[in-house]
Amino acid sequence: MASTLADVAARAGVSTATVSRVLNGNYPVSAATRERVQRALEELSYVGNAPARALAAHSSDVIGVIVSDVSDPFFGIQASGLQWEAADSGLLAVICNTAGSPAAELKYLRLLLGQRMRAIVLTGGGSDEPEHLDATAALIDQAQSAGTGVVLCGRPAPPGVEAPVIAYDNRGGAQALTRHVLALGHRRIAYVAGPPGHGTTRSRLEGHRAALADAGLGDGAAPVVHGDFSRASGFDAALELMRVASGSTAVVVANDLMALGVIAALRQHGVAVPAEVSVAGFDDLPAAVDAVPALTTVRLPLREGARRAGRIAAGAEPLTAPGRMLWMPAELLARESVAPPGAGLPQWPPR
Amino acid sequence: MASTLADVAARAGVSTATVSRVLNGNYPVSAATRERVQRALEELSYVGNAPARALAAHSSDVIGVIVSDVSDPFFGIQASGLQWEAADSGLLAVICNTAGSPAAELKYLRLLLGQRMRAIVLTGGGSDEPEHLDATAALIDQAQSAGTGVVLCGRPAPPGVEAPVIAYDNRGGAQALTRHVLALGHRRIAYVAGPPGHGTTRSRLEGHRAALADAGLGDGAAPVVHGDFSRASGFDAALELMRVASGSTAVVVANDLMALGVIAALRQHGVAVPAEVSVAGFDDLPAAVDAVPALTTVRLPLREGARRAGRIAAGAEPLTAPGRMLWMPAELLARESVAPPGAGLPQWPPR
DNA sequence: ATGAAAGCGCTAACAA
DNA sequence: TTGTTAGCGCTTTCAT
Repeated sequence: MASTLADVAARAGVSTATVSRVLNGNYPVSAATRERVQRALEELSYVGNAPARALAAHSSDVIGVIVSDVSDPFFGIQASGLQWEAADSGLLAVICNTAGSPAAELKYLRLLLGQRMRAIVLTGGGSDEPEHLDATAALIDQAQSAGTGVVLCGRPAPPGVEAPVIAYDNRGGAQALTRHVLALGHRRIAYVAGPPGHGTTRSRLEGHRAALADAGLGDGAAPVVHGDFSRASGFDAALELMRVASGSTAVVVANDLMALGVIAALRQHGVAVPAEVSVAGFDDLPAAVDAVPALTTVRLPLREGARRAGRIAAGAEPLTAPGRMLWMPAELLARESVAPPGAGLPQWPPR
Repeated sequence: MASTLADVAARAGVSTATVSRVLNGNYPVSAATRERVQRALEELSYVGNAPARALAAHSSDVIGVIVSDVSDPFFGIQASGLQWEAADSGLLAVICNTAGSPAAELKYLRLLLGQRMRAIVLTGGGSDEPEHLDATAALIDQAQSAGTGVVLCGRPAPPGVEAPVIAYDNRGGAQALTRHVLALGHRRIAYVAGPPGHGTTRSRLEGHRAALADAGLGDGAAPVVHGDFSRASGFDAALELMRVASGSTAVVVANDLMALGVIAALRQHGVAVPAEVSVAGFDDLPAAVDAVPALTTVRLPLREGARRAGRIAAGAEPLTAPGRMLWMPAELLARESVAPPGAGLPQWPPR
């Protein structure tokens, strides 16, 4: 059986209160007593009982992190950054995968609420649906009034909630990217978007359209198909584009994972990138630079953003910026997968 | 303030014990009472206090997972699998990144011990050093006798500990891989190993050497340099090999991440893969198939292994196999990055 | 500077 | 079937 505070107190010949004091170091204790207690702690190789502590002190030393899927590098990188920062403050991090399901998100929010977490960090661009937003807002409210901090990383605060948010410039990055594609001379640009009703999908699509509009291009020249941010869905999207958007000389994709899928599909169909068709991604995942051709994309400071979120969640850094929002800039990375227009997407199946 | 069991009990006109009973559903309660309690629960939108529950019941509903770094897909995939499986049993998962540091591993083991976790899963091939192994064994022992289950995923149990282990066939996979390279006619094969003193490094290197020995090749023909499993270290390793192992016609690498780094370095130096030099990896990360040429590698069922580990940790599946060990087979994936011998590694810098 | 004691919110005997 | 009650191991007034 593990030893308790009382065991240590008995062994050191002091009260449990004193042991608690030397443990927490938040109260004066004479050097001599501290010494004795320390020894007793050692001798019994005492390990505190976190749940008991949490119950008595109304404060836990773990933060909750909600992501879509840690095995997706976009979230893995953020989860990692968050965890490191939490550890620096002596906190543990529980990671929850929602697979993008709003219901799962609410479920986890409730579970984490029950754990009386120190803080909860919501990453990724959750659903845009009003009901979901409302439900989320209610839960966040409940968390906050129970003393659980909430920080949003990569998504806006639902209407009515007041919380720190780390905002990635999805719109600006997407606009810069499409502007770059346009500058190279493309006029028929297909777009592979994320899932409908998703915040990130919307922002990136908006940026893309803004660039087209700036160039005097209507949406007619810009067919859009949707994927779900996975590589496989990018592959399928490319096939669909060959049916509905043949002739497009560039495919701008809402994230790198899908862009990789698009490139794989094109390669499989003998379409040269970028000679015949240019492809652009978004996120600058580690794999983007190893792709051949190296993927033109937009870098988002995911690790840095997550670290800031972690520090704020841990209470190690206040977020005093106006609107309690930290704006993380996007950076265009022009590599080889985007070049001047070539032959364009073939029609598939041929007719 | 959040409402408590007592609040609910008062509102439903029953005792807290009754409320606890309907909550846990492990004890008969009349339909009528249950009804009233349920309503009270709803009306107060009751959210249980997990720490209090853990304290009273001596059982938590979270499992701890120790990985090297979730942002490394090798671990991200496993963390994801574990989390999903845990969720199926209603458990939360805390993820700890050690960056491969034995000290960090011990630190987290202690922290998790303090949390009185339901179980702890150790992934990756920790350090081989006897002192570390002993310290780990002691902590695992402490955890087990405190009722915290321990499962090892991808690493052997330290000497003296009795715990379920999910074993990936690193040795067999490595042997099959090098055998494949040999079968294609290579005789001068360089090897990029993982960090020294690491279990996985050792197993894979053993398999590699066993294949060489089978082919009657001594270690003389097989220079080995060490990396740390990161892409950057693979890049550096390739540069070093061009100094110390020029003429090698193939480079077998201990994992895909480093193999990608090797390929990038070779490309940068104008060395064609596989025409001049073949390169093989290990793990079959998602990025392996998008590399050009597609990476010849060994697939490890990481997700499946982690799921099993998760189920065992959650108590949803017993591990009754002999030795409490589940053997996960490796599968050779012969793709394009390994071909018959070419010119071999150039000398660099040239002289 | 230290101790005594009253909880924190819940579970689990034990009674009834 | 339901209630009473004694903890679980720790923190934190309030005394001393």
